[in-house]
Amino acid sequence: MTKKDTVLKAAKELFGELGYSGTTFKKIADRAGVAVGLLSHHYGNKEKLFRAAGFDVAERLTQALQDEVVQAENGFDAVYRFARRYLEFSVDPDEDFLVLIRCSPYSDLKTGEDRDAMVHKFVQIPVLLENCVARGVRDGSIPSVPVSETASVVLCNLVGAVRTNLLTPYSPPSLYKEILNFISRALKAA
Amino acid sequence: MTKKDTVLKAAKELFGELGYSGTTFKKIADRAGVAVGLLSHHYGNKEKLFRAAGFDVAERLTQALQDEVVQAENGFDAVYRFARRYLEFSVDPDEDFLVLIRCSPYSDLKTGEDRDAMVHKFVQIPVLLENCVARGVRDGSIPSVPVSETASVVLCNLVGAVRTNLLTPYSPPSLYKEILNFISRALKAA
Amino acid sequence: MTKKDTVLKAAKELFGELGYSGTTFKKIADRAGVAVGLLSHHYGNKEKLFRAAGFDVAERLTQALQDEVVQAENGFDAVYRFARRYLEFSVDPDEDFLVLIRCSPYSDLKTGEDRDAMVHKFVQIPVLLENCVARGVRDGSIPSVPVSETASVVLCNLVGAVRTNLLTPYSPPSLYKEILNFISRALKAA
Amino acid sequence: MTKKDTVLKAAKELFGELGYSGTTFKKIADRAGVAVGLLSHHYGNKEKLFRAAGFDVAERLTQALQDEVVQAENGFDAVYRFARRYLEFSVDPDEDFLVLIRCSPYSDLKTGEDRDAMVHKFVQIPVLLENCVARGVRDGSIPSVPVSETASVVLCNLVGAVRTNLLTPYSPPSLYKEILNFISRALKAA
DNA sequence: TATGAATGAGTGTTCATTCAT
DNA sequence: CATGAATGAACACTCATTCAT
Repeated sequence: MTKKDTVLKAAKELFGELGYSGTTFKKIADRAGVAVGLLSHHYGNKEKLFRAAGFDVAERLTQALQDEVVQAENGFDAVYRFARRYLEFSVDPDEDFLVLIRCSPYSDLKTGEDRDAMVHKFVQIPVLLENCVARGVRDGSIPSVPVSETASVVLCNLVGAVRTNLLTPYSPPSLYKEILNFISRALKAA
Repeated sequence: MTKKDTVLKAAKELFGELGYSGTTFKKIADRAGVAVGLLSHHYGNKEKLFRAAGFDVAERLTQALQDEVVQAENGFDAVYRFARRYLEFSVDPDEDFLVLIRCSPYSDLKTGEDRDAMVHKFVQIPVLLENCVARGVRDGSIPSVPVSETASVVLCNLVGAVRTNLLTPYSPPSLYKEILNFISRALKAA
Repeated sequence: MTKKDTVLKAAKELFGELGYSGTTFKKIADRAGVAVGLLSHHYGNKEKLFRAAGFDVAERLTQALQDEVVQAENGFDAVYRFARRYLEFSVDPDEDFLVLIRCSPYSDLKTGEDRDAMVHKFVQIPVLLENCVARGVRDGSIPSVPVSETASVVLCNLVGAVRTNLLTPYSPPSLYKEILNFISRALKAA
Repeated sequence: MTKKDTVLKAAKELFGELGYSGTTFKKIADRAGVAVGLLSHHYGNKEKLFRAAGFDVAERLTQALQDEVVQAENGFDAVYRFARRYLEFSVDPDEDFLVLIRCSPYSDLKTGEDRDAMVHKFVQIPVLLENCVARGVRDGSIPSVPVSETASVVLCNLVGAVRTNLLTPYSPPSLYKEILNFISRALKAA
C-alpha cells in the first residue's frame, strides 16, 4: 500500500468517526503515519480529500449493489436483494460505510462544490433502485406502483435504517430484518 | 421578544441551515442583531446554545405529536396521525425543523455530554410511537406485530423521508404522501 | 455591614487567593452576594477596587506595627517586636494578608498608576522600621550599623519569610521562630 | 538561533517584564518576529511555554550555583558563595532572572499542574543550599545550627533581597552587600 | 515523493465596564 | 443604592495550507 493509499484509508476512517469538521489534517497524518504536508501534496485540499474518501466508498457500494441485482430472478427479488445488500454493506467493518453517512446528500453537508459532486455521484444509487422497481412492475412481481416514488420510499427505509442502527442507541437488534420484512409486505400489498 | 429569545431564534435558523460547526457566534449575533458576548451571557457556550435550540424544537415537536395522537380513534389511526403530523411539522416554516436534523441522535453529532442529553430528550418520540403501535395491536386495528420493532421501522421511514425531502434533490414531490401510503399498507398487511 | 463593605471583604479574600487577574468581578459579586454592577458603582473600576483592598490591609498592618513598637523598651526590642508582629499579622486569618503579597511593590504588579499608589502607601513600613533601627543605634541596643541598609535587610527577611511560609511548600514549621533568631543574632553580632 | 529559540528568548523577557497574564501570545510573537501560531506549534500552549521559559532559567541558575559551591573551601564558604552567586545571577542582564520571580513557587502562581512542576523543579535550590549548610556544620565552619531551618532562612534572605532590588524602589544601592554581611554575621554568631 | 516548520485568519470564550430600570 | 442585561475588545488557541529543504 502506498503512502497515498494509507492516507485515504485513514481519511475514510476518521471522516467516518469524527465527521468533516471533527477531522483534522493532523489527525489523519498521525493515523496514517505520514507528514501533514503529504495530504495536500496528494489530494490538494481537505474538501478534495473528503470527496475522495466518500467517492471511494460510494464506488464500492454501487458496485456491490450492481453485482447483487444482476443475480435477481425478478424485479421484486432485485429490490429485495438491493435492500439486503445495502444493509449488509453498512455494517461491513472493511467498508468504512460511516463516511458515506457523513458525506452523502442525505447528510448535513454545507452546500458548495463539494455537495454538487456528491449529489452527482450518489444519484446512481436511486437510479439503480428505480430500475429494479421498474423491472418488477414490468414482470409482475411488484403490483402497479409509481416507479420513481416507490424507489424513493424504499430508499428512505434504508437511509433511516442505517442511521438508526449506526448512529442512535434506539435500534432494536432485529431492525434490519424488520425493515426487509416491512419493505416486502408493503411492496406486495401495493 | 427579548434579546435572549432573538438569539435562540437566530441560533435555530443558523444551526439548521449551516450545521453545528458551520455556525459561528458571529453569524448568530449578526443575525440576531446583538453583541457576541450576549450569547455566552445567556446560554453559557456554543454547545449549550445548540442544545437549547434543539431542545426547543424537540419540545414543540413532541407536544405536536402528543396533541395529535390523543385525537385518534384507534391505534392504527394514532400511528397514521403521528406520521402525518411528523411530516407536516418537518415542513412548517415556523418550526425550524432543520435544527433537529442536525442535532438529533440520528445526526452526526460527535459523542459527548451534548449527545447524551439529546439522546435522552429524543427518546420520548420513539416511546410515544411505540404506545401508538401497542394500542393498535391491543384494539385490533393493527395485526399482531412486534411492537417495539415496528415502531422503530415506522420511525426509520419518517427519518429517511424528512432527510430525503429536506436535504437531497432526489425527492419526488409526492414523497410524503407515498411514505404514508407505504406505512399504511405495510401495517395492514402485517 | 453595608453591601459596600461586603464587596471589599470579598475582594480582599479573592485577590488574595487568586491574584489580580485571576479574580473577576463576577467572582467577587458572587461571593459578596451582590450584583456585578455594584462593584463599579462603589469602587469605580477593578484597579481602584484592588487598591482599596490592598490599602485596607496595609492600613491595618501599619497600625498594628505602630501599636507594637511604641511598647518597646529600646530600639532592639522595637525591631524585634516589629518583626514578630509582622509575621503574626501575616498568619492572622482575620487579616487577609495574602492580598498584600499580591499588591505590594514586592509583588509582580505591572507598572502604572496602581503601582505608584502602592509604593507610596507601603513606604510607611520601611520608614517605621528604620526609625526602630535608628533608635536602637542611638540607645546602644544595636551596634553601630548603617540604619537604612539594616532596616532594608531586616525587611528582606520578613518579605522572604512570609512568601516562603504562605506560598511555598518548602517552609519548615519553625521558620518564623528561626527568622526572628536569625535577625536577633545578626543585629547583635554587628 | 532557530525560531523556536527566538520564541523562548522573547517569552523569557516578556514573562519577566509583564508577568504571566500581562504577557500575550501576540506580544511574544511580535517581539520574536514570528507568527502567533508558531508558539503553539512549538510549545503547545501558554502554560507550557511559561514553564519552558521558567525551567530554562531555573536550569541555568541551578547550574551556576552548583559550579560555584564546588569551589568552596568549606561549608561556610559554600553558603557564602551560593548566596553571592545567587545575587549576581539575579542582576545578570543575559539571564532573564525576572521570569523566575514570576514563576517560582515564591510567586503568586495559581495552583495547578504548572505550579506542581515548578515546585518540583525549584526544590533543587533549597536542597543544594541545605547541603552547603550541612557541610559547614560538619566541618565546623558553621556553628551547630538546625540545618534545614537555617538553609530556609538564608534563602528567605535571598528571596527578599532580589524582590526588593528588582521590584521595589526601596532598595539601597548596597543591599546585596549588606545581605551577604548579614548572613555571614548571623551564621557565625549562631 | 516526502517532510514539518511556519503562517495568519478565524474561532469560542472571557470579562471589565456601561446603562436603563 | 442596587440590579443584571448588554456590549465589544482582547484573548488563547486551532488548523488548513504553503514552502524550503
